[in-house]
Amino acid sequence: MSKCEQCIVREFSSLKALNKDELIKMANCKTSYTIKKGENIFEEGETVNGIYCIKDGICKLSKLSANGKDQIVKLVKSGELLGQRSMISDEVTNLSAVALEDMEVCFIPKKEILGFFNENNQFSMNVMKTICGDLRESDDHMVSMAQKSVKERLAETLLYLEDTFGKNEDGSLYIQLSREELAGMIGTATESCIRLLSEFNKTGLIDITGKKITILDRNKLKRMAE
Amino acid sequence: MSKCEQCIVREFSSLKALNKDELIKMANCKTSYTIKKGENIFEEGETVNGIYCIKDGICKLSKLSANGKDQIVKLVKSGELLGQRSMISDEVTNLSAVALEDMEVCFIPKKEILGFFNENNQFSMNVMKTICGDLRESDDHMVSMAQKSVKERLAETLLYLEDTFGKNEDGSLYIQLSREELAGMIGTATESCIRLLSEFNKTGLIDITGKKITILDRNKLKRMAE
DNA sequence: GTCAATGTATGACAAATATCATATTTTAAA
DNA sequence: TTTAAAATATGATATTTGTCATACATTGAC
Repeated sequence: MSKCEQCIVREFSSLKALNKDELIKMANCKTSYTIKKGENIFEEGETVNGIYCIKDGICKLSKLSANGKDQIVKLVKSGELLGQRSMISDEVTNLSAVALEDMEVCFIPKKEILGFFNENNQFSMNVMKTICGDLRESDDHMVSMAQKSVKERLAETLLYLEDTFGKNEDGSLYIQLSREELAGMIGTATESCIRLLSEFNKTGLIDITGKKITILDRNKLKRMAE
Repeated sequence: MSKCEQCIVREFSSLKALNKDELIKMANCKTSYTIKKGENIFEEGETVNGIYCIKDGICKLSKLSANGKDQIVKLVKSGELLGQRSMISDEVTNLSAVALEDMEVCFIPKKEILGFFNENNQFSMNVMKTICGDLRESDDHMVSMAQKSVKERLAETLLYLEDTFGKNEDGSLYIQLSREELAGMIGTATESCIRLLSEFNKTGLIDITGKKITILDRNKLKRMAE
């Protein structure tokens, strides 16, 4: 069993407030998993009795809408925690979490986390701040959905993907989403998404080579996203 | 100075976890305000150094989008708290709060609230749960914006208004929003909103008499909202 | 390697929604 | 009360976006 002390999740998440003793406690009760690309971590409607620490990989949080389309609400990457909201609310999850690449995650049972809440105020505050940050993002995201055109949202999303997940050595976006997934992020039909990507490609904003997307004109994209 | 002990906000919000001593402390440091319809409680970009308790009235939380339209993110009513997110995040607010009716609010300084966080775990947990609930609502709202048509969202919103703010004796919606505000809630142009209201009126889903809107066929509206 | 399945791409068209113009009604100020 | 301003309503039209059809490309199982 590996220690939690040097874990990337500890370094970047609310867990950085935990002391040595607490980390040892956590290491003793955690369960480690490997999750293959495409597999679920949890599904909409499930009860999540703890928190997942993402050691490696990226996953999507999505919600199936009434018309059968999967809306991607958020992408989560290594160093972050998953499932906090449902665990704290004592509700079933409102979102499904699906791996976009092979992942390494650890599960910490609810009981343990609630113990930390009681003993360690800094940890509580960190979790609170994270959730407040999520809430702000979600509200801003909602306004984008309501007020921006599909083209603006696509421009915004491409920039977000580069800023958040970085580039390969050849300059292309590190994260590779299918067109359907990208459409699911911006909330549009797959065909509309493909059409706009083609347009961006033709007007020199981006380059599309096979599955790889490269942002060529950041400034113009930024202006387009407003 | 009135005591906080019998206040409606204490009854319905996270504050119910506070004990007598804490309530007395709070009563001693609070500031009470009257806010007239149309006035701001705070504006997007301001620093909020505390929490507002809404004793009476309803306000809208909105965000000005790049195209100049005001998107209403949430309505908040008496018994609820306001400004928690920004206070906890230590960030300026991302939303403006404007009174939809005359309001009575109390302001509790941040220092006091942080003290309660340290001393009273149940209070911390309550605040956390509230924010988690807000996050869930916001995510769900975002998916509606992204996936539903304007008609579906209008149906959904009318039902929400009746469920949340109730009816007058004549059966009409208690809360009266202008067409522009209603359009701002569902994220559409004012004219589109007006047109759909007319359509709902003609097809017998609702009745419009002057400013008053009455829901006539809940079930059909529910089916329409999916 | 072959082939089916899936993903990507594009055209044609339909539907939804925004925009602009203008009329009518309501509200509030003088 | 009168009058200007604002809100509501509706038509005409343009634009955006979705849907359906189809073609082509890529992938993975056998």
